Amino acid sequence: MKSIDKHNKIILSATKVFAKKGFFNARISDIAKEAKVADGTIYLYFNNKFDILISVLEEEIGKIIEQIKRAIENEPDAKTMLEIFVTKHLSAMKNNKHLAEVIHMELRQSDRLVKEYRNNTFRSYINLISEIIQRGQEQKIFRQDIAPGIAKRAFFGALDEVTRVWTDANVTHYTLEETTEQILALFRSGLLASPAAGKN
Amino acid sequence: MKSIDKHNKIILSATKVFAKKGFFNARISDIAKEAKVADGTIYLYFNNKFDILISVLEEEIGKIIEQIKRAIENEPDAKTMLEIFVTKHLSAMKNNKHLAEVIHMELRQSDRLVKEYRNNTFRSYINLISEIIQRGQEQKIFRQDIAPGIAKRAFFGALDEVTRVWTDANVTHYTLEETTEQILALFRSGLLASPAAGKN
Amino acid sequence: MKSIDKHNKIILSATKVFAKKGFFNARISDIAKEAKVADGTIYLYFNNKFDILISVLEEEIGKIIEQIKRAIENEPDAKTMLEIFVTKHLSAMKNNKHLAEVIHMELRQSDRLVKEYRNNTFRSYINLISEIIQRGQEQKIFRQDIAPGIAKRAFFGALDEVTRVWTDANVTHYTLEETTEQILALFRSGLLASPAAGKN
Amino acid sequence: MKSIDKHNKIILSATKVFAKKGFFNARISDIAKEAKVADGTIYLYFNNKFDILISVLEEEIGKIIEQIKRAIENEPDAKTMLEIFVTKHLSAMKNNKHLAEVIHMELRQSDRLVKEYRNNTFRSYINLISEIIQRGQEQKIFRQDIAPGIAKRAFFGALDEVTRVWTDANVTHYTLEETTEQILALFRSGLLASPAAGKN
DNA sequence: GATGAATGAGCGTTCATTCAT
DNA sequence: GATGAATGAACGCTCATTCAT
Repeated sequence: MKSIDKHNKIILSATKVFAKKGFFNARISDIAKEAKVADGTIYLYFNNKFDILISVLEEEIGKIIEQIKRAIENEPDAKTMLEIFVTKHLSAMKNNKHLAEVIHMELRQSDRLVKEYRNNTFRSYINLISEIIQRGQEQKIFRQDIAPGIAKRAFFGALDEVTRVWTDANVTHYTLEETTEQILALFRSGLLASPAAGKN
Repeated sequence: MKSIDKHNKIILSATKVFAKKGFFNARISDIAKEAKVADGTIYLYFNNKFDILISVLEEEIGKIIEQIKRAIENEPDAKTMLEIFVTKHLSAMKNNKHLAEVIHMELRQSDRLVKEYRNNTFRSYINLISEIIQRGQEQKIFRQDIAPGIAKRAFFGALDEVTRVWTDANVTHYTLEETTEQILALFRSGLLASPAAGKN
Repeated sequence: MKSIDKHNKIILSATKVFAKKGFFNARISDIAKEAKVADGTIYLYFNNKFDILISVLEEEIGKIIEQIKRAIENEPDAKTMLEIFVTKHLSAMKNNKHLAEVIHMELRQSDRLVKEYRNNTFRSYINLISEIIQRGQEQKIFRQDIAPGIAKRAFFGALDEVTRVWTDANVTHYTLEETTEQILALFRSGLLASPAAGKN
Repeated sequence: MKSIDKHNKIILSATKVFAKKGFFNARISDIAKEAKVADGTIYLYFNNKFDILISVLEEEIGKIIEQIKRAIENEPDAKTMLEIFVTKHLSAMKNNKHLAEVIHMELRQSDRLVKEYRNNTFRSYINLISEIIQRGQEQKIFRQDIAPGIAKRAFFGALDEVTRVWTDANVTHYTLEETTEQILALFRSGLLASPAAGKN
């Protein structure tokens, strides 16, 4: 019986290798070696190289999405929801740097299948943000003149770019807590010093 | 004498092809065909495939960076500088969708040389943002508690992600002007409805 | 104890699969699935893939050869012997289309081992024909100027090619009886209308 | 400009290699080495390995078919036509043993594309035979009770099998002339000694 | 004896790069 | 300078065979 353990071991190895080399530079034999299995064994668990990438995105991101969704769903306050979202997203990326790197790289690929994936599963993740914003607007906590459809992208883009430095070998000057706090401060209240803030 | 025209034609063709297929899926012969030159001719102007990519990033982004730098440098007010930056960046991306796509994709690559490039030339572009923020903080227009080093990334990430929909074939519901306005509103004043905004 | 049943089941399954796909396109797992055994089980009964092919040829053709030999050996008249040979061969092929297909394909392979097989076991089958012809010549029934060594090949080639249409999915216009009759007519008396026939 | 010479060199090399090893055992690098070109060069002239095989069959057999067709078309007498056919076919095979071997092997493959080829181009070759027979029947030279649709197969099968020994390394005891004469004798007048011949 | 997961050698094909014309 | 035919290293994937259970 094909072991789920081996499946996971390959997924994790692939994540690591994709993160280090990128999808196209990663060789199947790299992943196999990392997972300590034979090249052919990979194909007992995945259809092809691309299938491995999609599986990484599906399964690993899927876990995070589920986790965040659950953490948010019973929260009544939009402001707190946003806080939870940022905290969870950033800590998930911090704790899983390989996955973060893969998301950075591969989600931008122009490949048809990647786009398809992005347009299906991933969309729901980004839409979590716009749902939170809409909720906040209904609660009169968030400004009515912000378009959730644009803000959700700006928000995700900001989060994603902010985590990129974590994946570089470079030392980063900011801690997870600082970054979380900064992102929240920025998106809650903007750059402008009050009292001009509300007037825009 | 090698024609500068041919050099540019290849750069533009490469931008188009990279945008459509991504760097790894793009073939030299695709670029050659698009540029209406022979495959071998490419190598009279560039050292190798990767050199083309770097040249695209260098030269095309370089133009935009220079343009924005010039537009900003004599502007005294940080708030206006930020407005110019957003306006210029978004319109440049809108007017050059192929380049925008290439930036999306290739700047995320884990390739050593891409990282190197990103860490050199591109850094100065993103640093424009932090310089503007610092200027604003000195002018007491921007809040003191925002870390420019984080905000610059959040800002660039937001801009970059917001333009991604423009490169997809999909219709987008937001115009260039709307998007510009939304981004500025968001980063100036945040999501919170006043008067809470300034207090955070 | 290895079951003779399982051995035969594998042989029959292999015959079927080889007939459908050819030796090289047939996978061990195809044969295993057809025989409803595990892949590894095959190797309890055969040394390797090639051994299966040889066994198919040996055992299945062997049965037919034996059967024809026995049917012929007590027959005194060469003309009748030839009739028996044709009848038996064609009906055997008609009744075992998979085997016929395998003979068609695999007996022509240039593989050293196939050639070896062909040169050993199979030779005796074709030699049955030349023996019949020689007998007929001794009995003054057959013409003296026909070289049995050439005629045996022509004869076998004709029989073999005639059955090829049976293995195709196509409907064939000729029944087994018609075909038998035609082959006999052709090889007994040739194409020429008498009385020119005998003069050649 | 891709040279027709190189195309032909590859075709001839492939014919030689296919003849020696069979299609499946032949490696592209074998063919390339035989043709003294790089592996990749093969793919400038052919789409894939299978395309090479089909091209060998198409082009090389095509030449022979054309040659025989032309030699026959102005011949009024069916008996002479048959003689020309046999002579030309056998000498063509004798002069091109590699091709003969490939025809032997590959034309029997169960591969869908091979079948397709066989059912298209090759059919017309075999049908030459039945057309000759029909002509002969109209001329009252050939017996009316022979079914051309069966006889054509028997005839081709006989010719093809007779040439197989030429491709083996073995010495053969019969010359081209003898074989031609024997085949003609056999198919003209059959095995039976006259006067029984015409009576069947 | 039977299983089927695991192995890894082997090969068809691609494509960046070269170089003779 | 320009061409594009030729090159050959590289790699994804297959599948006959093995072996631990």
